[in-house]
Amino acid sequence: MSNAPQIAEIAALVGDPGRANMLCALLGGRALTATELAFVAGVTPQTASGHIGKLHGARLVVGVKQGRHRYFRLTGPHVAQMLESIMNVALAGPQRFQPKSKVDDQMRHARTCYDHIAGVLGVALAEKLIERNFIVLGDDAGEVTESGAEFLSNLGVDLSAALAKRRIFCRPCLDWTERRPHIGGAVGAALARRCFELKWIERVRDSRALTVTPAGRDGLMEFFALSV
Amino acid sequence: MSNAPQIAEIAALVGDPGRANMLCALLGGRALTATELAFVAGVTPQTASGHIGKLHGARLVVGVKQGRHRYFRLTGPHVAQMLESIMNVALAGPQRFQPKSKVDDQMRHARTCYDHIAGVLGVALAEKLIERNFIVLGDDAGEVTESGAEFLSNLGVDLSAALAKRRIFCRPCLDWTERRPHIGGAVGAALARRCFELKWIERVRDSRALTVTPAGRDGLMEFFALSV
DNA sequence: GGAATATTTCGGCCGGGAACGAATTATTGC
DNA sequence: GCAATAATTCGTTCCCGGCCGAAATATTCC
Repeated sequence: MSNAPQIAEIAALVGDPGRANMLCALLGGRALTATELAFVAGVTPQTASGHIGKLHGARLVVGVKQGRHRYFRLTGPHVAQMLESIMNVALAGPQRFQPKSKVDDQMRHARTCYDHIAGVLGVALAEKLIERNFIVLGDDAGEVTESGAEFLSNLGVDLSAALAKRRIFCRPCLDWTERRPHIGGAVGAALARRCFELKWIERVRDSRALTVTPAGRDGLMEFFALSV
Repeated sequence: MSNAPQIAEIAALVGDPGRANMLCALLGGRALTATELAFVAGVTPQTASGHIGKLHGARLVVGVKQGRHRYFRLTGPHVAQMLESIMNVALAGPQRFQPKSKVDDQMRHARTCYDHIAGVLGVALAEKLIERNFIVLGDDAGEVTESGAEFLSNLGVDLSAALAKRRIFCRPCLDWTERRPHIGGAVGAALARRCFELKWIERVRDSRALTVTPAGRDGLMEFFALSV
């Protein structure tokens, strides 16, 4: 028995460079059109359409039709987590040469990782929270402490969804540029949502990268003693 | 930028049915020889050798040479977790027909999942532990309570490794037969190890399946009020 | 030492699937 | 209605990679 065939089927879908590019782009958290996905995959729209059809058929992505556009996004957190875990394995593998570029620097500094913040900023936030004993992180999981819950509450972070589970857990998400964990899971998502609300961070057009606004600069300094 | 190419490379390795079978077999936790892997993949030894070479090159598996055999096992928990997460996505996808068989029933009942216990037994253990408030499980993570730590300690489970991290976290691992979580992570591994030590469970030859011994039947009833 | 077994390397066959061009169908804006 | 854009379908080409047969190498057993 074993469900190996099913695993192989999903993995094969992710195993094509074009489709992998699409999925990674969608890992930014925003919904993208078929044409945009074709662009990131570096293929013609026809080819992209075929790829999207397969991803859609396996429920890796879902699409909503809006006029003559069709917007696609990852089906859910489980897909994002799968991509993360594959990334972790890739990071653990033999080192490979990685050329740098300007866009990279922007991405390296701050970006979205599905629904939370990654990059130098994400890692720094995590370390500040750990330093002040607001969050405890293990290998597999993390927990928000009582004082941490209070701190986040003061910041206006809505933990009600996470609280519904009686305990507030968060998931460490290994950062592929920093190679150190940052805050993911429900807590990471809530924190990121609040940062967007406060207009501390903004998305960069056509990218997963984030910019810190002047207000964000002040806020991060005030609440996290973080200078950017 | 993006690390999509690296993700695609790893995913493509898992995306071949033969290699996926090998990895799933290794998910049983035991080291297997190249010939055994060839058998589970349903290919000739030459072909298997090629597959193994690729898996080894990407550090998905590591091999130790013992005489004229070479034993392979998964490189680490991160590989097991990647396979799990792919499995989760496959489970979330469109339902597919799954033929039953006798071996399946055995597997369905109890089996190893890398380093912990899965199947009906694994899920039942998890539910008993949760019921008595020994463990709290969220979507992303779980935690051992104080009373739970005491209970496990009385059972002789060695939590020192998990304790070294100040908090005892465990990871819920979605069971692909039961579709309900069971106890994974460091805690699940320690619990499984203890069950083997106590000879409550034994591996079935050439399979991931487990059998519950008479001693196990008694022990599970006494400690977990579980009748098998 | 010689037979048996485990594993790997090489070479050639073959199929699946990724790619694009051309054409078709929807939707928007004027 | 008509042009422009978005998206899909069909048909064809072509290459990558899985597969096995044959043979080489290594190790154990007798």
